Amino acid sequence: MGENLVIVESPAKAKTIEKFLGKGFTVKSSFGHIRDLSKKKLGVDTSNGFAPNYEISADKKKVVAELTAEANKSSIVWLASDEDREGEAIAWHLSETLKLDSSKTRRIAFHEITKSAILAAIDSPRDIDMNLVNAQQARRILDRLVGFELSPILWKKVQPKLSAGRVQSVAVRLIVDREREIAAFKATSFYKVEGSFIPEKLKSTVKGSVAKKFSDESQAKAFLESCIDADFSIASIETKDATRTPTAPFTTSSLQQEAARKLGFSVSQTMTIAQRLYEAGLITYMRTDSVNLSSLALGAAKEFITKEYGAAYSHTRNYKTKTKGAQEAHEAIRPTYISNTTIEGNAGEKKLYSLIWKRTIASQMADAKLEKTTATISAANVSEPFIAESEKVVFDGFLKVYIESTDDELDAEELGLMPAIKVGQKMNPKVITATEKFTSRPARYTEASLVKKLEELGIGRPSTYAPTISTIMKRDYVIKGDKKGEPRNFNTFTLKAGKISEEAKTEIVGNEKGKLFAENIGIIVTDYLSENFDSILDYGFTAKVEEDFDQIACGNKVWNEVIRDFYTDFHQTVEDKLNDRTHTHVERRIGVDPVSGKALIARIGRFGPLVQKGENDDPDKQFASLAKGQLIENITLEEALKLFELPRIVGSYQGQTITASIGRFGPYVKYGSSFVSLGKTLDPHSVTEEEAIALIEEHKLKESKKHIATFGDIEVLNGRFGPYIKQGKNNYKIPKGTAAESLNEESCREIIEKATNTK
DNA sequence: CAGTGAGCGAGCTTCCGCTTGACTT
Repeated sequence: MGENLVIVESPAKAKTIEKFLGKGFTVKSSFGHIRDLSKKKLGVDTSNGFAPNYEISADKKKVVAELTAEANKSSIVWLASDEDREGEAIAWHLSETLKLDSSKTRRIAFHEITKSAILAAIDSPRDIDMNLVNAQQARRILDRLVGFELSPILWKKVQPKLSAGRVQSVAVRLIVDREREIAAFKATSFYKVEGSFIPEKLKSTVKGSVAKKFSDESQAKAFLESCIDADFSIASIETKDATRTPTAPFTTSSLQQEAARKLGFSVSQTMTIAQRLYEAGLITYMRTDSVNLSSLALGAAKEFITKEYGAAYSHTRNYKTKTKGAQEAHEAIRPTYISNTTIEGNAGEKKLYSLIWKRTIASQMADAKLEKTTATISAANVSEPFIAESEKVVFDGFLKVYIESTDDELDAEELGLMPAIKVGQKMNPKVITATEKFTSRPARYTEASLVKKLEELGIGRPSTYAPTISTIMKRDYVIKGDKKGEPRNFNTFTLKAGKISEEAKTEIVGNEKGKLFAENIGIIVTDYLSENFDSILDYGFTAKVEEDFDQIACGNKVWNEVIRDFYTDFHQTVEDKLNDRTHTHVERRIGVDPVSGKALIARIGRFGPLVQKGENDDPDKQFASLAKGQLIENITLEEALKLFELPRIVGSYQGQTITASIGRFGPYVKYGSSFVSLGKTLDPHSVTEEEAIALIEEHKLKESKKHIATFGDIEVLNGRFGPYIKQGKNNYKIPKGTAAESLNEESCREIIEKATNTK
């Protein structure tokens, strides 16, 4: 006895704190929550005040046993989980599960992991805040009730194994709504006029553009005509000072966005790499919604910047978190040691660390000072002036280390420098063009821009952004993919040497990479839920219940009354829907096959979305699966008919017919019983016999290389993850350090035996 | 693993948020 036990949530944190506290203190980790509602059952007694039934999670039994043993050995147990709703609940669950005596239990919290912060926390312990715990229980129970009552309705009404929830269903809705905005979008065209001018007595050119958009061809042409023989000159020059301020240091969400834009990382990639950096002690905690930096970090940044760039570049700033529902249990994401400009690690780790380092340093640097010059070029009888702009960096400030990226693909062009021009100076037009432009349709979400949107709506938490995205993809509600751009014609008029010429040009528009597309089942589920549970699909639903949770947290509302108010109506609707005996049959009649005269109908079948040729009672009706990216709600007759062209006979190879089609794993060619994937470049509708044969032979060559050795029933093969051993249907890993070529029958059998025994 | 779409029925699926490993053919 006499020992102190401190329990935190993360093992990496435990290690650091143990060093600060030294002798007499043991620091252990709970690895997050240790108890939860039953995994399979509802776990909430809805007829008895919504009493929750908690169970120790299977993977936490060991942790709980260890913590109990430690607690029994200690005279004081310090519950040091995070100081937010979830953290408070973890502390309470610990005190309940470990059966801690209140006289030997202390609740403490610190926002930064520094020795002084921890010692200060130890000096001012408090009791567990039951209001905050109850707010968490309300959150947990509401999510359980919504998830476990809505999902079974979908199993019955739409398809088994589907899921619905407060967060995921709204995330899907965002994507479905956007998909429909895109489908409904009609681009309108206008003309933009730009000109290059040569100032009199100078050699350089000045580029200017007309602010007004001309709504049609005749207006644009009329304007160009007015420019013929016009005497242009500088009407005014204005110079303005401007400043640019650095953005706040990273939160989980902004890190995910910038890592996607600058490094091309997916949301989950960013989190995995950040986790490794955190565990290596290189950065602070990566799941946070706070932009706050510790005083220690502020001091270190100031010292580093002053030493490295000079005092003029230092500007200590404290950022305030604006995000709805932010709980601020941690610091912003920053390097643990500001002076570590680079780290050891793999390429991804180095890049992500560097990004975090730059953003943190920049946030503590001075504003950039700019000088913006705007020159107006006009002429008599020309109705609109040309505006030329330039920008000069007078003092780079934070721009020395970091420039934030934007999602806007059509980012403003780089502004050049303005030559020495004066008011009244004659400007000779070199060329003036009127280009037809189009309004741009809404952009599909990327993983990162979806996270940004969810954060703005206050939906989801830093720890759930990445898992939410993988859930909605796993359910086939949405798919991450690319879309090829399509050609679009546009007109240009060019005024040069006093003559106007017209030219029709083509551009490729709508090319998209790594975007989230709505899938058929996502659309159907969203429509069903919006129709029957509109309040939950409402973008403001989370914000509304969060207000209630806040009221519970400050003691103004009672948690199970809040739940009851919600549940009574909700559950009634659930009951009504379960009993209404309808099944959602979403189908769309696309049109009629001009050859057979049969109807084409798109719907969901047992194996996914399909097109059916012929009515349901037609004994000769045919089926074809929809390709990835084709939607029931907007597939065209032409596209649908094309689906029935497959499988298509391409030719023959070694006396066997080659056919081409699209299967579960994409387009393929087949000869005999062998399949070869067509990859992304070849189309099964158009692949030629020569292409197919070339592919087949290439594939055969690869297959022959796949085989390393055979020992009786054992094979050594080259696989996706390198060489492995195969016996019958089972695969076995080759131990590290063993070369696949060096294996013989005996060593293979040893490996197999070892693997079988350890299972 | 490259097609499929009868009908019945037992048994299963599912939420959000807090945390790491274990494991991959």
